[in-house]
Amino acid sequence: MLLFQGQQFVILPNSEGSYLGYLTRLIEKNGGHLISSVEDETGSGLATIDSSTIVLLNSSFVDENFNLIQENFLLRELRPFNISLWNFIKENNLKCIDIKDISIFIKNKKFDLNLVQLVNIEGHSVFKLNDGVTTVQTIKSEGTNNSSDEKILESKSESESESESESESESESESESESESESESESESESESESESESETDIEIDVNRKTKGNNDRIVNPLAKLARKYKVEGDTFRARSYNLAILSIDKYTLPITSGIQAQKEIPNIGPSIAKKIQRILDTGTLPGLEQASEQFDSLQYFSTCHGVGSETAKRWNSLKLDSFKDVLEKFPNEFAVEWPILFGWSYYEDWQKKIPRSVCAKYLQIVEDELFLLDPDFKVELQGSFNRGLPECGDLDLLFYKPGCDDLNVLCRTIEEIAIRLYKKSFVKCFLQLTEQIEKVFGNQVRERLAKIRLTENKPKKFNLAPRIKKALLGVQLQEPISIEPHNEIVELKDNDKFMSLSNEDTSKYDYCRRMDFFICKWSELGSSRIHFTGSSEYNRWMRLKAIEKGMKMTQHGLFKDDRLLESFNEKKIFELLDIEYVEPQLRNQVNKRQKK
DNA sequence: AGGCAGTACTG
DNA sequence: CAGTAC
DNA sequence: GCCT
Repeated sequence: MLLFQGQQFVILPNSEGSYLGYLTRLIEKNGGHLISSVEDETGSGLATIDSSTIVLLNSSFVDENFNLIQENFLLRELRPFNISLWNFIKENNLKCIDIKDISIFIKNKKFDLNLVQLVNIEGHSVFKLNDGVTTVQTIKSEGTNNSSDEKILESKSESESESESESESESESESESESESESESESESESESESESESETDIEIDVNRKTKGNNDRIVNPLAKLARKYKVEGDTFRARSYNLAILSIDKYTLPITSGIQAQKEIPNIGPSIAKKIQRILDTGTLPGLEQASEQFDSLQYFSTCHGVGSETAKRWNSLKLDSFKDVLEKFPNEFAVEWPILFGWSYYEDWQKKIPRSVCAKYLQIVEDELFLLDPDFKVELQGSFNRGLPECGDLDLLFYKPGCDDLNVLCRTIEEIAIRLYKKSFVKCFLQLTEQIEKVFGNQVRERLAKIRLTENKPKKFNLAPRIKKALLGVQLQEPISIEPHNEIVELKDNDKFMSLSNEDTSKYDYCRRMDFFICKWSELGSSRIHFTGSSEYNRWMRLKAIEKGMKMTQHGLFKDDRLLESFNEKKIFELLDIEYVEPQLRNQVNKRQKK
């Protein structure tokens, strides 16, 4: 007998999305039957629904007290023909549960509604269709969460009036990063030296640059497009633009026509060539100037750690325009994904570049602590620092112990180091919880939840990872900043500032920084160093080489047919791939593809 | 037309 | 599995 | 988006 045999479900507002799709399959695999709702425009959902059908509500619409929230938004996501479905559910008082509770049944191998809490949808309105426009009539207001409904409506108008504070963060700056590197002394003289680089996943070099050459007129609009596609989640297209930009930068001659560019420069195809010609003719691209309202919104949200393109798009499509707005309408977004709260709190600090000269101080602190714990352990800076960039987006630390391949030892060590440094107020936050971390840091998380009033009557237990192979942290030096980074950042909107923990007293503290602890087995030191040194573009290029040779390369080693070829010796890996070994400083730039 | 780097964690 | 991050 |  299957778990859900004979039981009928309906998912609201829809079953789109990955997790829901996953749960859907899970339910069906276990014998449950799902009524198609939005997928089915014929309204057959209504025809087959009955009073024993169980309603699975998307978690976004359920608060911590198991009350339905944001019914008006639920409604917005339901297509018109499903309004009657919803009304049927309410009129017949169908049992509603939070869809994520499905996993509870699965875990317990038992389908028993007593295991979960039913969601209360009482006290909400009934909807009518008027000329295709949906209206909401509040029938009664009692019960625990009705006040929040009203608040929502108020806050909505309030937030709509809110202006977009920042527009387009056009950071004109220049990038020259490779070749020379060691200069810790900023080359202030020439404009600036911001390098956006790799904190952004697939932007290999900064896209906000202004090249010295006369080709920057072309590059800037293309970079804008790259960012646009990136926040929209079209990573491959965004990457194409970035690769094209890199290639243009390498091209020393002036570009005089789109045709010429396509013919002479790799990574430029018909589409970009056409755009280049357009830029040459008119100085800009159509649709770049105006259509940026959506871009601003997507960028605003996805600049926050933990918010990606999909979440940003969802929030944007719900007409939310600040985190506070999201909070008031969908508090669960933050309760479930609490790390976002810290992304929000350090929104501005975490965008600020770390001057190269300061990085060593951060390393020293960790090193000292590590020595006390286990003098045999090693830690080294990887990432953009290792590649010699004058400014780093974050600090990547690789821990290992000569001769030690024991993952448990390695995991426990970084966990312990991070905890000790938390007690010393160097580590300000964790973005992941284990049992031990929760002991020292749990209250801090609860404080943040309380700050947004999500803890009121809820103890809240967190998911704890059994162990961590990497620690994602926020850290802060207790000393004044020595050098102010000059990269532009997206500012937090006034509405959202109440959550900010970003540094306001630069005479006392440095900014809060993102620091990552990684571990590697001693036997995998070489491949790990390659991996964590990056850049990500360089890794991709290298791994492509491996593919071409019928091999596979990861941070754990170079493989052929699942057999390990090499993982310890860095140079050996280059050799096996038939790539000339280059120092990290030269891995900022992709060894370009061949000319066409 | 299909690939585009590969791994880890979470809901 | 999809989303996010590394 | 571009490349093969």
